[in-house]
Amino acid sequence: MANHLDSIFSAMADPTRRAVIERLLDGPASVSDLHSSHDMALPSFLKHLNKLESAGLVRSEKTGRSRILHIEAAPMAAAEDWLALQRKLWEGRLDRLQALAEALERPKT
Amino acid sequence: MANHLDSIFSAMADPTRRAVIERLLDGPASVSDLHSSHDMALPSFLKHLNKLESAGLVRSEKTGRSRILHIEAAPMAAAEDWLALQRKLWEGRLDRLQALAEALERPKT
DNA sequence: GAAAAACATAGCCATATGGCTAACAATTGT
DNA sequence: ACAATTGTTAGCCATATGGCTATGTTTTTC
Repeated sequence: MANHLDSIFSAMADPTRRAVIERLLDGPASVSDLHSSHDMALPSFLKHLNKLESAGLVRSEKTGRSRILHIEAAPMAAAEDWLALQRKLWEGRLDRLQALAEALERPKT
Repeated sequence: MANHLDSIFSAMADPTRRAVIERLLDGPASVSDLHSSHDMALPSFLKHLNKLESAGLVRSEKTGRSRILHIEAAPMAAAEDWLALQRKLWEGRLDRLQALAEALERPKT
């Protein structure tokens, strides 16, 4: 639930990690499942998974010798919320600018 | 308009840069205006502004001896769109899971 | 119980990032 | 003309990032 936007945005700033996110939206998967579609050594890939997990975007549990990852929706929502808020403010500013423009066009009373 | 999510998310992964974005939503500002509210040497701060600009989140033009920056809304929208799409897929998955659960509860026909 | 499977850890490497100081423009104000 | 303002560039430093190989560890499976 945390709101550390730094690590959330940072985690999403990499195509490998975004691909993992997209894949996990379809349902949980093991490390090797996820790894199979990426041309990269496993330890390198593991670093990406760890970064996703420490950003809270993903959780995992070890069952037997394999680790199953699943997505955690809340942190992405936090990022989306921040962006949506900025857009709202931006649109509000455009509205004010337009109001100002109209006021300037109106003849003096 | 470009869709390079890497640099967009990466640019937003820093609190200094997010603060600049928030400030610029209120209207254009010069480098020193923006810098005044950050306890950081000017060259360090400039690096942040450059990163924002090369991610396309901000544009600037030099007028006289000062540079005026203004925000560029489109790239943030691209990031928001990606997040919104993921959320949509996630919610779609939840719907399918619920449908499945209901199907399992229903007695056999 | 030995081998295979599925991670995990250690450690190396090159480049990127985020901070700094010092020195260099280029405008503008006196 | 000179000084002050406002950026800009160069270069240093420490740490982070993203890749690798080699080696461990823990379950399965045969």
